[in-house]
Amino acid sequence: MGDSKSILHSCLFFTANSLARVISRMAEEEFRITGLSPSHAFLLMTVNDNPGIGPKALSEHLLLAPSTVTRFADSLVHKGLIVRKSEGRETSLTLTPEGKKMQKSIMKAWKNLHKRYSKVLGKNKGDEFTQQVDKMSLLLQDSE
Amino acid sequence: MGDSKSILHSCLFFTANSLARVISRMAEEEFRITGLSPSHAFLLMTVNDNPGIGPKALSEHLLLAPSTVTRFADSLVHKGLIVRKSEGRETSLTLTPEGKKMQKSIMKAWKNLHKRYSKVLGKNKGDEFTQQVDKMSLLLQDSE
DNA sequence: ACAATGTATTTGTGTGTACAACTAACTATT
DNA sequence: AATAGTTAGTTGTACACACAAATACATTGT
Repeated sequence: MGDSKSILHSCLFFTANSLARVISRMAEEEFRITGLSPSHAFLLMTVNDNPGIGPKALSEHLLLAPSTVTRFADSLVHKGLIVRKSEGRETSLTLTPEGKKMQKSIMKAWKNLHKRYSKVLGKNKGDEFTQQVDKMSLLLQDSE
Repeated sequence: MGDSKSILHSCLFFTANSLARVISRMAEEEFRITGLSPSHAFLLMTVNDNPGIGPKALSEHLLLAPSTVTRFADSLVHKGLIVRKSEGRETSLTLTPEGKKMQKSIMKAWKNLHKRYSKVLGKNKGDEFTQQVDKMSLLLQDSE
């Protein structure tokens, strides 16, 4: 048996994806109380903070592909949480009252998630690490 | 307009997934020369280092769900790169000569990927960061 | 020897996300 | 004003996973 196990762990593609999977599992669990996936909840939150925002701006905030935003928005419209209205070539998204009501549980889920991984990593360590990850991620993105 | 933009960046779910997406895009590009996705290539590499390994062990090495390993193996068998043989309830995977021939280009793609993100993050910084990510990922996993 | 329980693997199905191609609308240039 | 180029948004399609259920084999206690 070789030592490929340890070699994998020195590859950022591998470790970053492992991390994303494990934190995604946690997040999905914590966000279950909202009835949404974490990513959908983040979109909803962003629309709440920026009423009338369009897909392009959303895709920049969320660092997602525009088509992904369209799909997420579809599903939130379908659930009656946001409204889409088009003027010219632009689309704007706003929350329905239903959507607004969900903000509280989204915030709660978010706090629970933060608490949960802080308990494992330590609050400061976890926050510093998150900042690091953010920095590296942006560096890599700008290099594309 | 609120400041949800900055708030998102303090959430590990968000930053870790952004990181994973950006490094995955890079990895897919670099691994294009192999004709495989990075994950499939890693599976192939792991089978190369551990001939006769089964899905369960593979899923532990690769930190993937067993069903995912089955699917990946399906596709590699279909491409003629590995062979599956079952004895009792256990399955063992080994490389075909074709599969062995690919190791070189996999290694090359891997090195190119490493070079590429090292150029952006700095070699030492990048390696240290990768190690950090690995550590945190394992901590979170063990906490489940 | 057999029932109960456990383990390895696969299959059915669903979700998140992306790319490339498309449509529709705006802008600038002649 | 017509044409070309650019931008916003959506749709078709595909891939990487995962969970839960099903299958098939193995082990243990009686």
